[in-house]
Amino acid sequence: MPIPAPAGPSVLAVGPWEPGNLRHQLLNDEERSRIAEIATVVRFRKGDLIYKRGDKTQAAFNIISGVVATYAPSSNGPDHITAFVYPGDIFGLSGKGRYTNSAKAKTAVSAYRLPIGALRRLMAQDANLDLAVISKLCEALREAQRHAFILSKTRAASRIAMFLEFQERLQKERGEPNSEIEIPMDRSAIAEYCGLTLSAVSRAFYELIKNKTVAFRDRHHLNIIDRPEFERIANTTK
Amino acid sequence: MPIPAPAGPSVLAVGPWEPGNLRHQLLNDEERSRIAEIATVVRFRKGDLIYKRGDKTQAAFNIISGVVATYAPSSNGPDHITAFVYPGDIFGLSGKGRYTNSAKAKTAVSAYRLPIGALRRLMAQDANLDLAVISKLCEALREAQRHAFILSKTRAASRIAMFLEFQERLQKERGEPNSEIEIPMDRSAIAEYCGLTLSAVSRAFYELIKNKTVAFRDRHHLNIIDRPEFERIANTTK
DNA sequence: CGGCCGGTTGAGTACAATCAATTCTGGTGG
DNA sequence: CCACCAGAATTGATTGTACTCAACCGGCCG
Repeated sequence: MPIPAPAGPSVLAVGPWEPGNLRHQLLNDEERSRIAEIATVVRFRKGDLIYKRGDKTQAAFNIISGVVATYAPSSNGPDHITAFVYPGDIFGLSGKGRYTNSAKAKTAVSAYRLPIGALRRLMAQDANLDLAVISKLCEALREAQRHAFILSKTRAASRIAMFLEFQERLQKERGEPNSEIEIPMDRSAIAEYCGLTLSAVSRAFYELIKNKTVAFRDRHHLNIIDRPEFERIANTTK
Repeated sequence: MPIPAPAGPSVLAVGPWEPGNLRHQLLNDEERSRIAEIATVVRFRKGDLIYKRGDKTQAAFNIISGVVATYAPSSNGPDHITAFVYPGDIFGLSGKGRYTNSAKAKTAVSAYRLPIGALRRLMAQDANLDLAVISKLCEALREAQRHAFILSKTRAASRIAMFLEFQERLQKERGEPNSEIEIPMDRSAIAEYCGLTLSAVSRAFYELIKNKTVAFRDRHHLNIIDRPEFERIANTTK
């Protein structure tokens, strides 16, 4: 159980100012219950489109379980995954009036649905919510910069290794002590996030397996066998 | 004159909630003058290191004129440019106690230097400053995502075209009606930002010039000649 | 003049994209 | 329980493009 039984909406972050490696709850119990009053629980199946870029913004979402991907439109070709969103995260807040991204469930997802009107009224009353928003924005910013960093690598194996490092760190922040890395999304989602083709992702994984750097238990679970080599690949210049 | 004569620190953003294409001042006159009281004006020469990752955080900066680049450390190889910072932007706020990025002047730069202690005291008093911070964070987030998008392209010419589009939009937001795009930084900075080698940048520019898509007046000024072709290249899938 | 810095050009190599099979997997219905 | 199916993932062969390393150019400054 990554997240304890939800006692209402849960906003987690490592916090931009306090150091430390664990995410903590940014809202106090009263705030959580007040938000809970305006929230409803919704469920999505794997693959469901939660909202589309350009749709009228009606609600933000706070994930209880599952993984969501946000997409930026490539004005021409297929969309591009900008972020994976996990339990304790918020999505759907960007922009005014219209969503600026699309969001799609990558696994089965349950989430709190927060109508923005009510949410804004709450925020106006509670200065602490500002801090929560700032914290989440800082976190999102760090992630976007890390994403850009992943994409700056040319070798596919480096991008994949960095991506795995990133997933591992997220798990640690969630407080899962497991040495095994879980990869909830499928290969094509990894490909979109890492700016690679499906084939390239597959070959990159094969490369890591071949030289005994990582070992898969199944398609969604792996262990790092040779940590130094793994780091070396992740940190390869270019 | 991109920015009117500074009457004190100036924080500009397009705003995450209000639509519109022009950046506006996020602080009122009283706030600006209060911040001005704690600020000193500093100048840097092109190439100066303003602060280094890991240094103790002593001050944030608000650019008056010039361009600064922020760098993320590539644990191994050379650093990587995460963002270009322009007049009206703030940098140096990230992290607590220590800078998480390095910052280097890409042109001659003048800036307000804001000691963080005094700045934090001001922020505690003024709720509107929170909003300013949130606005800037949203803007930084959008830029980081755009950056990731640029890096997701494989063709060098696409990356460069997107980068130029981005520079053009920044100019429009600053209210410069000029059809000519100005590129204040040098080729190697573009290379670092776009995740390319210097050679690849050079060849990509040559490609755009060769088929009459853009034309340079000099190394730092260009016009887009064939807009449809330019967009086509920028939006090339992959 | 000579050196340096920013930038361009050239030849060869490495690596990912592409397109096209082929295999693996998980789920469904008989 | 098994046969089947569709989607996910791997593999193969070829091509394109960016990297590497290196030589070269042009302006600027001492």
